[in-house]
Amino acid sequence: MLIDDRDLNSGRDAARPNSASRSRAKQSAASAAPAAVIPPAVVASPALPAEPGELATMHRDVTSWFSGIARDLPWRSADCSAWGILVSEVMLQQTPVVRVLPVWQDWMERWPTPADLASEAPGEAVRHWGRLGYPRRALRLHAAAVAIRDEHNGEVPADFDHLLGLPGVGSYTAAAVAAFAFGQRTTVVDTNIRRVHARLISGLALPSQSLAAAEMRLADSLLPQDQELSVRWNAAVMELGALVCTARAPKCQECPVRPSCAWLAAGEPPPTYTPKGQAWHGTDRQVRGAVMAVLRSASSPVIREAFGTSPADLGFAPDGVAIPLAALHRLNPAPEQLERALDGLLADGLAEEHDGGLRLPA
DNA sequence: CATGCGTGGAG
DNA sequence: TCTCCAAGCAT
Repeated sequence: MLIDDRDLNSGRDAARPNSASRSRAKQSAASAAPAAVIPPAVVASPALPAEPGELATMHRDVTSWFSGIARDLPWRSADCSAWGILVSEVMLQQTPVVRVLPVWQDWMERWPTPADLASEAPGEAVRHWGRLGYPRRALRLHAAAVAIRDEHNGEVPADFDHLLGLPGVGSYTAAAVAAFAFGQRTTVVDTNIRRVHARLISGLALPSQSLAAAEMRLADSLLPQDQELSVRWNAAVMELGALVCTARAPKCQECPVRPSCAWLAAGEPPPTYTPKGQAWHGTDRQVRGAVMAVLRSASSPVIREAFGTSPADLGFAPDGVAIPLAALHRLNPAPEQLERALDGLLADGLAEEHDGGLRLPA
């Protein structure tokens, strides 16, 4: 069920019958008994804590928990530049922290400022993106570096709208950079925060399939008024979703706001829809990925024939290209699919023609 | 607004 | 093995 205006403004009491006892539950113990089970249909309406004090309590509980458990990530370091934070946010789009860490370190040593990256060929950004996935992000990060150099005097803009204007920066990333790099009070909404709100406030197992406007308004209404606290709240709720309120098998025993969770109170109702998994085997994406692995490791243009024919001697250094070429040949895509993949990569600017072959954009 | 876009670890 | 999914964005 989607959140709409009507739901936002009504049904508070019905949705949160334990509202009056929540503050007490906080003070007594983390092991307070869960509230009585409420029919999912009733709880499915989002309800803000009725009293301002309850909201403040929630802020305190989550941020205090965050202080004790927050991961020591390099882009959270006090001396991390806005550029470093922007790079981390783009790398973290749809990619787990553990895989981002080494690549982010490499990028920061290689290109400590936007101007450093901007002076490189875009293909170098793609090459050093490694296997993070969605290599278009590397291309856009390079384009963002150029825009920062040329249009923002080399400094990452602090303004939300200016950030939003950068390639590869959408509403989430713009809000996150404004908050985490510049300490601004912005409404950050990512998949973790959406899931926490869905459970804690709306009593749903999962957020809706598309981000609705009412969801942003809900996040707005939950955001602490105090600027510094709002930054901490954004980071804390995100961390809560990443470490405790996870998509699968949430660790509710470790949750700092367990006593006031609408989803737990409702008896953990299952999702009302089943997310359709992304197809992978046999898709163009799989072929594109295999082609990109070849281009990243190749130091000179690769002729089109090399992608589709047997892995005979094609004149490449065996150590560099043998493995990715082998992977592509193992896939053995139909000629038309291979062409479609190559043309798509060309259209996306991830590859370019040169000397009768394909290479990363120079 | 639904779809396409990579990758590899966990359950 | 196989399915799910991880700090989204652009079209």
